[in-house]
Amino acid sequence: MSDPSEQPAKRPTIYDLARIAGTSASAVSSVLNGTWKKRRISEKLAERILLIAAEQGYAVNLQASLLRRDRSRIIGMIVPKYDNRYFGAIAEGFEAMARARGLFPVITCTLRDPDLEFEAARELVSYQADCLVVTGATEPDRIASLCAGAGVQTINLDLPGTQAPSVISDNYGGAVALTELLLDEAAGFGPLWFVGGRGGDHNTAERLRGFRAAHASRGLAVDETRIVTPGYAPGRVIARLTELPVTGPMGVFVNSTITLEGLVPWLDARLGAANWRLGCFDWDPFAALLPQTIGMAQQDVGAMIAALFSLIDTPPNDADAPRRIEVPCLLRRPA
Amino acid sequence: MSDPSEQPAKRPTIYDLARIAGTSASAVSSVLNGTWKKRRISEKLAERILLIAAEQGYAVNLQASLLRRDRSRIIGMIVPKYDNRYFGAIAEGFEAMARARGLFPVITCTLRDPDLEFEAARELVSYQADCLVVTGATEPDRIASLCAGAGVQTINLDLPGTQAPSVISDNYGGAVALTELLLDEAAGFGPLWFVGGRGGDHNTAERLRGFRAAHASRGLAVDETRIVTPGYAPGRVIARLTELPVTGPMGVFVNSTITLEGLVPWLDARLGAANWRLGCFDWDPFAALLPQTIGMAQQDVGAMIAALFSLIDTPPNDADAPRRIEVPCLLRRPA
DNA sequence: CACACCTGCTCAATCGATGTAGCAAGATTG
DNA sequence: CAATCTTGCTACATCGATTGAGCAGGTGTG
Repeated sequence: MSDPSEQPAKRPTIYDLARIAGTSASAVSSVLNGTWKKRRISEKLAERILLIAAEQGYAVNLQASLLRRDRSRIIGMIVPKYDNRYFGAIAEGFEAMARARGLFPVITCTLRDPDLEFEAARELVSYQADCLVVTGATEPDRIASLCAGAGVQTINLDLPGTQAPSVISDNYGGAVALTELLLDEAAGFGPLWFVGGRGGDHNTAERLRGFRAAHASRGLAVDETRIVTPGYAPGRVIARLTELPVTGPMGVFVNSTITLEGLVPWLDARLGAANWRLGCFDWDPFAALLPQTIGMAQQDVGAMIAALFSLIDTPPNDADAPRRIEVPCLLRRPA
Repeated sequence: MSDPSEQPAKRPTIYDLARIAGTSASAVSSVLNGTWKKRRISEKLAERILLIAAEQGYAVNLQASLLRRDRSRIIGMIVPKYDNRYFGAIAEGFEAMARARGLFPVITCTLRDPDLEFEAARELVSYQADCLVVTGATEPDRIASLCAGAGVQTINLDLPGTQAPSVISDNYGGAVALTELLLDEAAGFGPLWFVGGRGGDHNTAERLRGFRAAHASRGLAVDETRIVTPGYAPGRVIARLTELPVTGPMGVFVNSTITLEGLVPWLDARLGAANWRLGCFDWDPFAALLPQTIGMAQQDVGAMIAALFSLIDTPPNDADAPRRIEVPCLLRRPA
């Protein structure tokens, strides 16, 4: 396919193209990056260079190109996990929107490990990312400080921080709506449970506040022994539930699909399929199809990504306190 | 926090650190990249430099560093979607394993768009990736040619290609096992349907071959009118099914969770929850919990990623035909 | 015909990190 | 005491693309 004497397994550079075209590297560079009109290269030469570049399978060396440029147009994102619909949709939406703006998205998955989060952020700074989106991080402010020192804009997504602007769901409002739905439709299943999440976690705190408010507005008491928030991992949740006197029918506000995944078989085994109902914060298409599902609070990923990029386009004035944008959730009910 | 006169919103470079430490950039570079013992830098100076680097919040400029190095240690992956468990697990496993080997994983999502696949591959070549993993691509060979010209190793994952080694599931074996399970457990639901996938797609063809073989080994005929493969998208599948005389109970081999997502509500509405059963190629935790689910063929992502990295570690001899590794699937049944 | 001006290019410095070659000062050897 | 070795560093070319400065040669103006 390619003549080995011309291409010794090495990618061609603008110097190679210049030699073949009998012109200078500057001309080649400006033709390939589209600035050739500004630089008064003739159309004839431009066409010839483009032809040769295509023939040689030239691809720009971004390392060299970005080294020279002032802005990299790289936009980084760290994300805890890929394996649920919420973060999957965030990653996909982010990539699509970044590309649409001519940016280079680079996403890294940090497995909810605070040290990996920090290392990944440092790596993205080393890539010269212009901007870093910190999604669902346990210590967003630690990363924000790192980035501030390197002059990299940061935005928190999903979980807020204090040092950088944040785009999060209206966890309170979503929880109120979901709780009200459960109070309506699972009325016969006894006082509601609230299961999953970390107590110290902003989102869990807000959802719990909504859970309580929905009860309060109906003059109902919340049974504090039914609030079980030892983390999101199903194993820990079930361990705690197993210690409690769980019998009879249950109506459950589940705080994430991750928790739900382990909870469903446990509840089915413990109570039988007919004796429990659930509402879940976060949406999953198959979880929505379970016969016990009454509703799901779907975070509006499209709107969150849109808000995120509006912050990127017009960074908030430094004089302002870090801004926080709350995006309403969508309440989804089975068809 | 930082003195603006010392750090004018610009990241410090090794030259800045050298000036502060009263030493040379070479010394700083070798201390920071760990080659300082080889270069006989004193421990005292090394410590001083490390301290200053930490104080200044120094982060190496990977663009500059990689430009100078021969190998980038960047390993790219393109993936069609993030929003299902299979590709989510692939992306996560790939990242974790790459990091464990000191490589820099860069993953890009191409939304099943052939042109975006190609553009993304070109972009990863421009990042000077040493190796590119092409996952579930519609035109893997087009990308393989691109990479061959640039001297970048490629490996196909999930869907095979002819120009580069491939790691795929044993779709045939998985389909045989899943079909046998369905024949056992959905015997009363009439001749099986095979629903979803593209006819020309390697994986669909192999799964269909397994579906037929399982029937043949029991002396059963396959009803060809019940093979519905207009693509994976639920909309197209349902449109086709709606044209067919679907009544009575159904036992369905569903060719992906993507198809299944739309199929479940349609079948429930059309037949009632009690009158159908499914087996699905690919696993999803919530789909596994549906009362109609008899079994799921889970692709063994861990083993696939392991095979992938074994190919990366010892690239197959060019003299050989491109190698193909088939990884057995796991048959999962409801608890 | 002298001058400015335009067209179409090339030259060379630059981005930041790397690594080879080499230098100065001190320690060791014959 | 000269020769050699060792220690601990520095100088500088380099990777490939970008871009401001500048240079021929042609065209137009007074």
